[in-house]
Amino acid sequence: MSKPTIQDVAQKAGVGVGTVSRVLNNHPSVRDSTRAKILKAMESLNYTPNPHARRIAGGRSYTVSVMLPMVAAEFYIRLLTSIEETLGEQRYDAAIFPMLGRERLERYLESHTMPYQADGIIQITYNLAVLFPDGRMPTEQPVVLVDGKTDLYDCTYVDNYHGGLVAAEYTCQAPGEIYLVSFDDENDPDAIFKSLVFADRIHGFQEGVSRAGRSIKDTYFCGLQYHEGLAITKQIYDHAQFPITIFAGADILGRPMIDEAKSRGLILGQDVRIIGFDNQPWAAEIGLTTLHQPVEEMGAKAAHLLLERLSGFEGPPRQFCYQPFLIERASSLKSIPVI
Amino acid sequence: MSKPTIQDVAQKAGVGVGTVSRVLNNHPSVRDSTRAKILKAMESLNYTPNPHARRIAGGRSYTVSVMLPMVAAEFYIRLLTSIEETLGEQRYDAAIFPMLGRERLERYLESHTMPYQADGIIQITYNLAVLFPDGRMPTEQPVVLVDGKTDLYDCTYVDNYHGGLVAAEYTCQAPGEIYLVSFDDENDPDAIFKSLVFADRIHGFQEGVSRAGRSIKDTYFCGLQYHEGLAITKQIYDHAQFPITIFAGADILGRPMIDEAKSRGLILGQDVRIIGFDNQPWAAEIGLTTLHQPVEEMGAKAAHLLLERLSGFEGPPRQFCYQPFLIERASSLKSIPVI
DNA sequence: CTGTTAGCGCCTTCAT
DNA sequence: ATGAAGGCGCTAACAG
Repeated sequence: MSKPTIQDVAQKAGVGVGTVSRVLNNHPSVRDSTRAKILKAMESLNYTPNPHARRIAGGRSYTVSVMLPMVAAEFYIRLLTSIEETLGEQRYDAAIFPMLGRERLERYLESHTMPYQADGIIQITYNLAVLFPDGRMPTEQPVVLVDGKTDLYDCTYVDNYHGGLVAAEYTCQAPGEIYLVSFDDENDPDAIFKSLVFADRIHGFQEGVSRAGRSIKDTYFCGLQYHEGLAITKQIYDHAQFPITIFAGADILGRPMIDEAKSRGLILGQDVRIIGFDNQPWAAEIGLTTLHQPVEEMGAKAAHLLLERLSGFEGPPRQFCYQPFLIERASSLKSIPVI
Repeated sequence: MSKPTIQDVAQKAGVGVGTVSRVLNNHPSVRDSTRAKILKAMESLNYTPNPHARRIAGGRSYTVSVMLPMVAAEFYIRLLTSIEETLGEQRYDAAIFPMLGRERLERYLESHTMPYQADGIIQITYNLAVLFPDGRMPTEQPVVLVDGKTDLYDCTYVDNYHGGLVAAEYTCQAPGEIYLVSFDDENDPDAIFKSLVFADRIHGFQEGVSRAGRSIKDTYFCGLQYHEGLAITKQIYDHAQFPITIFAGADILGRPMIDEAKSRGLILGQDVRIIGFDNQPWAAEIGLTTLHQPVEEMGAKAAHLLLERLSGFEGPPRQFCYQPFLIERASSLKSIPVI
């Protein structure tokens, strides 16, 4: 009554274990008819290969570790989903390691822990390699970084600087005060996680505003939570001289700006223009103008890069940069009423 | 240059592999001196056992699957952390499976997927077993449920009904309208995840209010997000006849009630009394009266229960119930100013 | 193309 | 108490 093994399948299909193994690893040299026969046997036995045995025998377990800051932020869910789908195409599974904080990260870092037991590692947003003395992960496994740039490993990322620039150009099409609200971990000495994602957006925006000969009235930083964005929004609305334009470094911070504007009877696109970043699935619903980033493409590409490494590719690190683009919606459009 | 094996250790220590294996599984019958010798060899070789090999040979991988709705909600982070710590005491690791939604859950459910490759399963909040025709997980592994009650498996949970009751009693100590705002998945036919956590809180509260001969003016349901709580809060404050008391089924919903009250100049503990549920780490900061639940204890207990099963315990399912208790803070106290 | 066989790293008897 | 040997489920040659 225990799980069926490759032996059972071989017997049931009337072939040798070697052949079964071949179809498992879809080796080309197997006659279609026998392949079918074996597949049928696996089906009827409800057989699935034991990844531990595969790992120990063949040196690979068909799992890859995905290390990310957290799960539940929509951005990461989307990324994760696209990565898993792509890995699935080659029958790979993802083992998820949410770091969440310094303590957990440190546990995961030690070279004998779970993340290193997989065939490869995908890191999201944070390039953990920089935490090591030599700037490399303490492993021979292929590593790829998503949503971050590095010269040492394959990576896929968004040109956040450019996104900030575009936001600035659009901002400067209208008169009035300009505000910037964003998350920033760049200057937090205690932040073990660091990325340039937000810093780049900010710098791009600053550069763009200054190129247009304008200037930013005020800049605020806060965490990526609705209530934090709301608190800052109130400050801004309390003292601003309308019209104003606010660039929120993330959609989640743009959301309270819309809500609070409505609460106060401010007219969106006229008194207040709001620009987000991310184009979250709900951004359309609330009419938030924002910079779209191709999250799914980025994740899928990263997974592909890793799969290539896992099938033996040995070239130098490859970098893929995606350009975000502006999607104009009611939060910044005159005369189109917000639903 | 590859990783050292048990062979290397045995050789270096001048013993047989069997003995090394014994110290690995701390078997009693090993002389202290040889044990020390072997430990030293392992140390100098920087040896760590290959979990896949252990799994395949010994039938256990020293990992347990933790299946939870999501990560990033503080409740789950705390639970997860306590579980991992406890498992770690016995050298077990946790593999994390955030379900996040129907699609991912369904993938995980199939009996050949990753969650079933571990030695045991801890399920949080949602008793996935009910999704199967026979009401049991399709596996022989021990299962324990945290934050939910079941008769089939070991479980640890909070008496949410009692919590609701206590909240109601406290609520009814003051006059005025009574409101209830909570999350509820009970009546959502599409919700694949279901739990009685919130339903119990609600029922307990309703019962308590009615016992006191009072009645609930209005009940609202929404998702567990700040902005949703805020929207409802505004509705309530717009139409309420103060003083009022609001019971929020979760701290995260109580938070906007405090913020909005301040915004409107309502006096907490006088015009508006707010009671949350959870006692999140930040509840003290914002002065939120709430029902404390012993999250860490619950997680640690669950992990222990599983570890016992993993070491061979075979008794009938055990249930551990924790009683939440009220912590009174500024959001419901007269004359103590909220900071 | 396919059956056979030797390991992969470790645990578990069975002797000693 | 400890060494030797068989086997866990699978992959990877090696013969046919």
